[in-house]
Amino acid sequence: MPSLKKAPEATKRDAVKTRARILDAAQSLFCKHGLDGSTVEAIAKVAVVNKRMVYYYFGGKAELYLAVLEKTYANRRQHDSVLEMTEGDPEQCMRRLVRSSFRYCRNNPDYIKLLLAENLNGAKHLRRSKKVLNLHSPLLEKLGALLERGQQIGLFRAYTDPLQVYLTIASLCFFYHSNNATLSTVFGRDFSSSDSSIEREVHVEDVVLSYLKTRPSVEKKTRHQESAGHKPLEMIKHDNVN
Amino acid sequence: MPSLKKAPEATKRDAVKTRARILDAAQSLFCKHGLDGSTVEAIAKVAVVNKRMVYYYFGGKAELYLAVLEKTYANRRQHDSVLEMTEGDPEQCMRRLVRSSFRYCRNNPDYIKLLLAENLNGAKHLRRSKKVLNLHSPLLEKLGALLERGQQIGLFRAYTDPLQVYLTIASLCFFYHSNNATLSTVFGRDFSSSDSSIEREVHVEDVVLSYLKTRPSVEKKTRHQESAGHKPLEMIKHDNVN
DNA sequence: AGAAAACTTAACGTAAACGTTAATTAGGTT
DNA sequence: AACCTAATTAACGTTTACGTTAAGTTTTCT
Repeated sequence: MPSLKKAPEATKRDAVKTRARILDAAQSLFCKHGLDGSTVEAIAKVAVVNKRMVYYYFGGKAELYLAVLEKTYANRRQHDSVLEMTEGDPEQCMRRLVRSSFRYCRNNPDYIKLLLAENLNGAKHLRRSKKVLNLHSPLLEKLGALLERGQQIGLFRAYTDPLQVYLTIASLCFFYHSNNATLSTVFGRDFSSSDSSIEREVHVEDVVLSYLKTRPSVEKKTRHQESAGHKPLEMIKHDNVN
Repeated sequence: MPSLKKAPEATKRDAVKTRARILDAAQSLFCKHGLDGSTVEAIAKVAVVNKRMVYYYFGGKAELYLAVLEKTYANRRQHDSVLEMTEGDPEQCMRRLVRSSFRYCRNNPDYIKLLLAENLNGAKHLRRSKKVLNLHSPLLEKLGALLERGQQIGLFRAYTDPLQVYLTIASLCFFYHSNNATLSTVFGRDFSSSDSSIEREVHVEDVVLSYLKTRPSVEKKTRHQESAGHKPLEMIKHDNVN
């Protein structure tokens, strides 16, 4: 047995594990308190590690944050890549996709939190990442193929833009979870309850499928042009001052 | 003229104006950099005011933040309350509502930012507000009445829950704007462009109306129960670790 | 005009957090 | 067994930001 390490039995020093502990602690705290809200000292404490280790392994707070971000995105992509969409009833495939997306948001609050934080700062950190750029999104391609399959059997409407459909699914799944706190506060009820979540999930599935299965009429297209095409956005601008 | 103040002509001291300047500066900075990211000193500087004034007028940073929050919510409510939905073609009313909501998000990035920030911290500050609780939302009631009107002329489907419809509209309008930064980064294109925005707006309108105008089949209802009712959420849980 | 109230300012105390310097320990290598 | 390097620690310097103290200046009211 040449390169087999002996059983570590409570090894005092382990670079990989230490690094991982820091990363996990950072994710947990960044998601709870944001980048500014989390201190390097607190992260170190949770990771049971000396503060200096953060700088040793990651260089600094910002780089650590980026590492957390990339890990989170990778997890999401991995989740998407597992989805089977190339065969079977297109409607069922689509429902599976929507459900999967909804539940991913439900089960991964960290993902939600990190995206919220990034959007608050204009994706300042995400933009520094080389790993995250996704010009040819595999998910978008799979979704496009699925839409095509559905169209060909006359189930889905024609002329759908996969990107728009993707955005719609993402909106419906993400928003409910990202804005759960304010929604619950304003409406004075608990949207995070299991019952509310299931009810919402059913509705979301319904909305997406209704859209895809609706054959757009010429009449409707005309209305669209009326409503959005002619009136410039500035005309109904409202500013935010008192 | 008993209680008519004389013309101030460049008054050196003006409590209301000073207070307002602080509030505006705070809103601007809080939205750009968040609560933690903004310093009282910076706010004072933008407001052209001594730092001490923040404490004099608002008591502290947290209270100032709450004041900004309440002002922003009030502005949104005021915007909603103006909408006419009680007469005219229900479809047109609904399209107007969706468009109005979409464009409000587009034109009020501060509103978006503050909501994002609140959701990041679990609505910690918003919950301290007495003004914001909205148990009997006037908008929800107006929306319910509109749905009813549409149903009665056979235009909209029956059994719609106004709350779910509201959430759907909010999702579709809010998400595109709240997540514009990360979406643009990941897909490598500019979703904030006027063209993208208009294209999205048309799609969103289309999605909402498709849902409302689709008559749910019995078959579909059965599928829903299959898909969401029986399988418990825990069964497809994914955790966020590597 | 004078006093009181409202408003404004400068300067300071204190605490917390980032990142660094430099010394120390453990593990594997020769 | 001595050694060398990777991993770890303690302690410190510096900056920054919150909030306060106490004193000054307008405005307003009598």
